Amino acid sequence: MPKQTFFNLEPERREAIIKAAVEEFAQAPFEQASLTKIVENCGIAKGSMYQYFKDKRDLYLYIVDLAYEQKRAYVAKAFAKEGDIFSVLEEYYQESYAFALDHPLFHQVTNKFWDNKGGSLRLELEKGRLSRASDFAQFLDAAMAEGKVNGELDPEAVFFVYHAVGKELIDNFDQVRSDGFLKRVLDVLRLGLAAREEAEK
Amino acid sequence: MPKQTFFNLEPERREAIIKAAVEEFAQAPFEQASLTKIVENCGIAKGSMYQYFKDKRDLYLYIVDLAYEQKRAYVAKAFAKEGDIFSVLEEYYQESYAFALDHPLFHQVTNKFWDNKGGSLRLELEKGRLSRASDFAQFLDAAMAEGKVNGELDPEAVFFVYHAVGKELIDNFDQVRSDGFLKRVLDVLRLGLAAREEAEK
DNA sequence: CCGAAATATGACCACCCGGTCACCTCTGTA
DNA sequence: TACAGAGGTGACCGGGTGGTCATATTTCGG
Repeated sequence: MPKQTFFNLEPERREAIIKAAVEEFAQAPFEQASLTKIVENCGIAKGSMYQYFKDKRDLYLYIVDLAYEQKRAYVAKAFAKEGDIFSVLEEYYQESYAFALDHPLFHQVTNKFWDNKGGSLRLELEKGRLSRASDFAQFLDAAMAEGKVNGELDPEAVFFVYHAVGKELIDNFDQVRSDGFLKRVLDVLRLGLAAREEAEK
Repeated sequence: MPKQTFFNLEPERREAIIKAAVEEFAQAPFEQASLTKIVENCGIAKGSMYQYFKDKRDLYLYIVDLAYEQKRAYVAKAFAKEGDIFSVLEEYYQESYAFALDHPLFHQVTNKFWDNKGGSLRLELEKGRLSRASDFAQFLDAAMAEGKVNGELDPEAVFFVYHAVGKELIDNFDQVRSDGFLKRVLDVLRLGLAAREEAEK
């Protein structure tokens, strides 16, 4: 949490700080990002930064929050949409992709944040994972109750697969340019690898 | 590549260096790992290290190679085994799991290596990814030719999903203790999420 | 116009890093 | 024994880090 002083700042100054911090944290993971570079790039004194934030970590978590706030605005549309779980998933990744295109720096901040697994942010990471897990579990449970999803499957394993593929997709939005590819990846999840004995309509 | 001097060392000394380096690189990614700590932990002088290796990166890549060499010994069994692509995959992850249990430090070294995406080892990473991709592509092509795999799917998308899930599985071997879970995750890939109209045998 | 409180500053601190190099020791050969 | 070359060493270098603090400046109520 930034200190009150930060919010008392003229917006111009505040935004310069945010801009410089986003650029740095998009470029390097928390441990390797340099506070010194941030203050140099926004033209404020090092000491001033400590009037606004408790420490580097405080600034970082604030920036990560900002990034996720932006992202939520995009993906919320997907969950609001009518349709089966497959079209919701497709919409979700379409929106994530749009977010990555519109806000590449925020997108990189969120990606770098995930990578921290082993680092000093394990707790914050786990919190985010659980919250996303429960969102998805709700949708999945509903879909299974309606018989829309293969009942043989373990919901926990389904979440695991969804989470793994989603992470990889989002990680690679930079390379994956074709819309069609997203759909084809989701097809693999939907249809499964095993050959079907009976023809699908 | 270590210098010749390194291989001239008494095995005792050589292994002390390897042990200390493995411990450090298992604990922190390349950029954050500390050469200074390594030399302290194996009781040799900093300067000596530079008689054996060109630089930190050279030492690191040597250790990563060692780790993958160990791992190859495990997973080779899977590809040698008879059976359809699904049982090969299961065997592959079973062996990866066994490797993680038997050599937890090597396992962590390989995991940390993958995470480098944005860092200074992109080239080495990409090389490894391509080689694994071609191994898998061979198996997949054969399985599709035999009609064992759903022909509607895009092989590239199948590889993408396999790769994502495999990475996540291996990343989480520390938590995923139950054998059954591995099988259930692979079931999700095999059977797909979509409900089947006709009962499976 | 004054003084107190809030804010801004950058030199400075202790610490850590990868890498170097002049010097020392050891080993084997002539 | 003398000497050469290979190997070993750790003090040292330049550079970077996050964080602090005494001091200067600005703001603003009385």
